[in-house]
Amino acid sequence: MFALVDCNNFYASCERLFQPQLKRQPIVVLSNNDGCVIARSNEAKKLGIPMGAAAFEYQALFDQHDIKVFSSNYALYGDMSNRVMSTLKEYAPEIEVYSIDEAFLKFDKMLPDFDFLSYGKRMRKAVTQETGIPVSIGIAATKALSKVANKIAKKFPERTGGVYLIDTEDKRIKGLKWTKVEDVWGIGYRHSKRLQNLGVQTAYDFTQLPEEWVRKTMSVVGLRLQNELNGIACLDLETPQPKKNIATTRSFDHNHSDFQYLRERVSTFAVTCGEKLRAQQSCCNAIMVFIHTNGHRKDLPQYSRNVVVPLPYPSNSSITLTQFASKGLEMIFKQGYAYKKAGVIVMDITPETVRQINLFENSHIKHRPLMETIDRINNSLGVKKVKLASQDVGRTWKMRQEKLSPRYTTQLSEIIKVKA
DNA sequence: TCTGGGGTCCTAGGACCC
DNA sequence: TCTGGGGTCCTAGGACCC
Repeated sequence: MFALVDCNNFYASCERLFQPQLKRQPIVVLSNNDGCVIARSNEAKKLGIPMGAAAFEYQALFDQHDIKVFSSNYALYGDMSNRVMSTLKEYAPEIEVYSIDEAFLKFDKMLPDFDFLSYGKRMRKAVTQETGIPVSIGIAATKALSKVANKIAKKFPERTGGVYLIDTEDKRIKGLKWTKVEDVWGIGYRHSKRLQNLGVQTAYDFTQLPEEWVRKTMSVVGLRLQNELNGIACLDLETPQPKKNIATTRSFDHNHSDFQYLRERVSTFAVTCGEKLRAQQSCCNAIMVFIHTNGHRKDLPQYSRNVVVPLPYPSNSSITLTQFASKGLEMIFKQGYAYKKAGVIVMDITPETVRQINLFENSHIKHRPLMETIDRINNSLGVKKVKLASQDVGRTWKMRQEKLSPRYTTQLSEIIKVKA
């Protein structure tokens, strides 16, 4: 059996933890740059605020209903996520952390009369007690069905107590008939439109489609999903693998046309990619740089380009990455455009240990100890104290974050104060 | 004025090999 | 009239997830 544990309105719940007076208040959390809504409490959902809503378009509604608005506080969410996950680990032999707010648990070789429902309720209570984060739990024979069960648990908290178990054929069919096809895990916008046009409305309808058709139009991925919904497990827990691509990309707080500004940003993104590569003991063999203008501004000339720069040797040195990223930027930068976003993606990632030595050019041998030292300093101080000259040394955090809450759980100076 | 960021997998077709 | 057979690797595009 698999269980899917999903935190309810995770970011909003994290913000609420330290401001309990907001318990029944509508809350939204904004993306980077305070751009759009990426999390909503149930109250905010009821007020009709859609996922991804542009903050400035909904400002009036925020004011009108006294909706509490937060900038995203990833230090807080990341730490709370770790706490939830470590509580779950005490309750399941095997766990896959699927995202910041979700985990699959696997229960193998359980006795036939094992009471999954009570066990799920115990887990839920433990998470609430130890972290204060409300979760929903779905339990079933496959991952896809545990997703279905999870949605039912979330939708009917009173009736289910936040935990729903699919353990009979009858419940499976009922659950599938209740699930709209566009809400099925693995069926996205494109496929759901296509399926709806064929009269497929529910997950159940989807399971009734001929296998060959599903295989042909939705590939083996669709077929696997169909099997999963039919109760045949095709997906197992996944163990964390080193990343195959690592990206650092940002929108700017406003438009920028000058090369120097972009160069500084791209350097900084390359440095961050280097840190991430070193953290997973990898090197990359190619680096992609992209820039583009603001696609929403139809009144401005548009420009968008990317380039992949192959490296002569695998590297994770911030210095090397910055050099090649700057080269890439020079290749694609065009004067006269108002740029809104840039990014660096390192690709073709290989383990640090098995480096292919190039006959003519080799990595700078001294970079390695230098990077180790920089990482050590920066990690111990918790801030980026050591930078390259191509980065803006004065700049710390220029992203717009006007409603940022304190880092309650990860920064001593920001810890919550309790009055006696 | 303002519209996020970071990933994965699969397939078809082209280029290339012997 | 007739023009082999069997492979691999790479890439772009499409689809999906949170």
